[in-house]
Amino acid sequence: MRKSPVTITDIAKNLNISPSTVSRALRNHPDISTRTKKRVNSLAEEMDYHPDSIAQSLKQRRTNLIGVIVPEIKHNFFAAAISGIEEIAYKAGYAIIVSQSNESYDRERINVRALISNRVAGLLISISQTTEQSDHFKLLERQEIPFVFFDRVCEDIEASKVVVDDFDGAFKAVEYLINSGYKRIAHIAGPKHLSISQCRLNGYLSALKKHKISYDENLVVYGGLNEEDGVKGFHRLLQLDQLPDALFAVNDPVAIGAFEKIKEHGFKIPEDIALIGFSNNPITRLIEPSLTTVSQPAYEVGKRAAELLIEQIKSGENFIPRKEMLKTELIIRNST
Amino acid sequence: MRKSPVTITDIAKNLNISPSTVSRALRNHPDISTRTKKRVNSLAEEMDYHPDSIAQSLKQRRTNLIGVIVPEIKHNFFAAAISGIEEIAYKAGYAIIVSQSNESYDRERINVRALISNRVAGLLISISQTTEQSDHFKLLERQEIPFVFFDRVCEDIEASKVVVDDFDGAFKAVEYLINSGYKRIAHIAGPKHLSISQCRLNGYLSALKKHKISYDENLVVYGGLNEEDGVKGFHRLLQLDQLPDALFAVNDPVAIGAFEKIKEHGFKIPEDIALIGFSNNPITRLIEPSLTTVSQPAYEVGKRAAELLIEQIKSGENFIPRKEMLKTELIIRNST
DNA sequence: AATGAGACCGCAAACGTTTGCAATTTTATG
DNA sequence: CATAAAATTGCAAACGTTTGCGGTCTCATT
Repeated sequence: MRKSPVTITDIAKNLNISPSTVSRALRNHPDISTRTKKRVNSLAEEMDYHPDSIAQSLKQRRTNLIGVIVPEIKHNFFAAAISGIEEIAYKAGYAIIVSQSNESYDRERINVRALISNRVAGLLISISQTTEQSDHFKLLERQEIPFVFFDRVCEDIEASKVVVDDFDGAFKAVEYLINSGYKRIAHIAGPKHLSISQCRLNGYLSALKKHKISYDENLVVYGGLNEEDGVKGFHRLLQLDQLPDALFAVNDPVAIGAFEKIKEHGFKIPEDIALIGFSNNPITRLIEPSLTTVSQPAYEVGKRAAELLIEQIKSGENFIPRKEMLKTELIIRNST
Repeated sequence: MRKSPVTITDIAKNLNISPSTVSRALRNHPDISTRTKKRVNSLAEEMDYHPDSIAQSLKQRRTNLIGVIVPEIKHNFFAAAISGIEEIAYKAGYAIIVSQSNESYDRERINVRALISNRVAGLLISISQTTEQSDHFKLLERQEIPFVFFDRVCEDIEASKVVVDDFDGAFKAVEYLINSGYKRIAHIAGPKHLSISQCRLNGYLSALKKHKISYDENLVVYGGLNEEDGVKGFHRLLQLDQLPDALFAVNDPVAIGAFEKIKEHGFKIPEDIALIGFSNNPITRLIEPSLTTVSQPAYEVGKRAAELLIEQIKSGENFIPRKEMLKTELIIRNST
């Protein structure tokens, strides 16, 4: 059995005063004399006293914990977002509990429940690719636990949301392709029910429409969000009678999957086929040719989402959910 | 004020039984009749009851939390490690609290204290570049809180450690350069007091020694662990009368920093100068020329460290710390 | 010397659980 | 039917805090 940590009562006994006094002394309560405060503080230091957050939380019915649920921590975008979240949370005196859904709805559910049990002050959630229901979020609403979606948001739940302007990013990307003279522009899209996929697809369609390019449904293929999906997507495009002359991928990993296959098949980028990704992963700058992409401020998204959540936690029930959209920027490089 | 969550007492009142019975029913205690269990469980479900981990933790004097401290979550290696940690922790019924030191000793200290206050069951730590003291870890020892170092370990503390075989990895890398005929092999090293820097430097030196290549101290420059350090390091090597014909960098970011400068200065890789990194970041495979590097199983390091910690948590005080070394592998690509 | 005001401190209850033990009810046995 | 044994439940204390309220003590003021 581990030696139990020193408590406020230990200090009290040692000084022959009451635990209440110790508590107040440590929190610098005006009722306590300077002398007592000094004695308490120095003994606390000496005895390695650390306040028990657990007991405090129980008493005060609130914790200093913020729960975070992401599909995969490894994913560059989420790692950066978590970084931003931690930064803001730290400054506001919160610690973050991070869990990953591994793109599984079931696991996401379980994570939500676990975090509820841990009595988190609030949650930051980016939903999994397979999440098409929202009962677990309803649960949060019923329990009146503040939560904010970021990046991959759930449209049918009323809650604050922080996203990047996916539509505009996609639009700018495709418009740039059009203006550069490309005619047959393909799109490897993401899972249909994810809002980011939809927005980016819509951006693609709008840009075509604006420039009076007729929409060819064969040029849009659907898949997931990983490299392998880029590989598969490109293979499907290869079946076409006539190859597209440009390719807009739903995100960078997909673009890179396609990128490799394109090169493997001996096509030149951008001469034979131009390529644009989405996210501005660090890697896109370094590949050859460097990849044109849409920058998506992951770190900022995390920070902003955390700020919004903390604001909501502080303001209580009369908080009106907001949706924030961060700007994207087209980073033009050599793949177009 | 938020609606307070439903408690065991709420259920008890509703069913006209005692809280003790509810508690036992929920935990499937044999003393409770099947009928009562059913009634309790269904009502609990209906009322959205979620056990209060805080209260449980207080009572049982242990939490289901594992603290994690890393320099930076964004860093590819750490993101992957955290991913592995979460995976193992999840399976063992733990949640992880993640905090970053931002390479600051002070912040690392604060994080340790915060996690102690949160009464974590154990800690997983990778120390910051600026950490040269170890008083905060002594604190953990005194409080008998289990903790395990991973990757960046603290040598003067007796605790379990999970590292990769940095020495061997570096040795293999440099030996490969030697066997490929390179003569003037430079090394951009990391911070001197970090064990990973030391081990990799020693691997470099040993390989030279084995092959009777005399050690030229001008060929070793020291810096940090980021891209900019690779840039700076290469600039210092540029000052030399005679340029090295090969360069072994302490890690991939540093290698990439150098990589870019090398190309900028119009040198060819590997003709003018060969380059080897360390970590096998995903990016290294995709740059042109692809980077020879030493693979370092980040995900595995995280998993193994978590496993070790959980074992230690379970076995109590009579646990003997172990140091585990995971194998590295030389990934030969086109930069050599 | 009596009174009142401050300054300082302690009592006890509460937060939501768990758990040893005792109390009660049910069932089995003679 | 009586009794013992077994099955089921409740009581109360405890985990480490915080906090409203009341208590004691010291002093200055009449």
